[in-house]
Amino acid sequence: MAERASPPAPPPTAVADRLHSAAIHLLRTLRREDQALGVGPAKLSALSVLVFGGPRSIGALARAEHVRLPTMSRLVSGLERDGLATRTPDPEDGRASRVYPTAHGRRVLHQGRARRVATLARRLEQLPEADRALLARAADLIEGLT
Amino acid sequence: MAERASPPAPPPTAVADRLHSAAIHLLRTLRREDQALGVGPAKLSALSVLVFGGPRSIGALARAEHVRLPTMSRLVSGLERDGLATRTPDPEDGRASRVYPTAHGRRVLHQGRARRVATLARRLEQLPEADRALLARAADLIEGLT
DNA sequence: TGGATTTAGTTAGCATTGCTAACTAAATTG
DNA sequence: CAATTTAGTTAGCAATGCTAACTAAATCCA
Repeated sequence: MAERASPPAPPPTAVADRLHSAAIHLLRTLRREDQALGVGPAKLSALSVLVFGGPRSIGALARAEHVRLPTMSRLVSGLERDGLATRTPDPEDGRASRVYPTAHGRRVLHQGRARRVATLARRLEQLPEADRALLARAADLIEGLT
Repeated sequence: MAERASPPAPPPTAVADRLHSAAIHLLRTLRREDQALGVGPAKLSALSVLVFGGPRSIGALARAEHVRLPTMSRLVSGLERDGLATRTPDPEDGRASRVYPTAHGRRVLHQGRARRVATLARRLEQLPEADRALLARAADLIEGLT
């Protein structure tokens, strides 16, 4: 005990609705930063998987990003066109290819990540530390949900 | 005091990055539910403002949703085409129009909201109440940030 | 072994939803 | 009353989702 009584349990539906709204508005805000970078969130996110999670096939990338194969195929084509990643045939499987980030891709990702997140981070800095910790935990919970 | 020590402060950039990812993945999941409804998240969100916040001009709607006027103009056209809202000239201002949800629009919104949120709510139900409360608070914090 | 099925990826085409640029028309300002 | 501002539209572009239909390689099984 010694804890203050927990706030009353919000009904799951209400929480779901508020989370949904919050996510929409957050992403719309962050999209503007992405835009300045000229890469776009979907490609950036895929690139991020490649850089932090290592090279992999297009299908694996599609699964990681929860999009369909044709969507990822096109995203990778875009990354290639932009010089951010390369596609090489998989030596083990003639159908598959492996996608690698280029040095330029790594560089852009780190820059872009910083920029994308800068606005948000700046605002997070103004929150009390406890709130920031709460949001960090919330992010994990949300990832766990999906 | 009596509180456990707070978890170490996560650096704002890391929190921002995790929030960003979580939001992307959450919305991608929820989009599938929207899709079954046949309305699309942007239109649904605008409709929601009309239903819960009351009728208003297209400009006001655009500001509420943080999109540009042409975008909202097109969304409202779509809502009208779908029979979910109507546009009437503003009696006070010949340039402006007022957008009202239709009865059908209200009905669809409530159904859609339920469906959209159902998957998420179902998962939220399985969380301990404290986590759910945390997410509710997180949603508010996020809205406050943007 | 060899035909049938599955799996990886691509291409084509569509819908949604962002944007800017350029326009019309009404309201406001000086 | 002319100039400017404001509300909204239209046109056109870009990114990113999707399904359908295809090719080609791998696997399965009889």
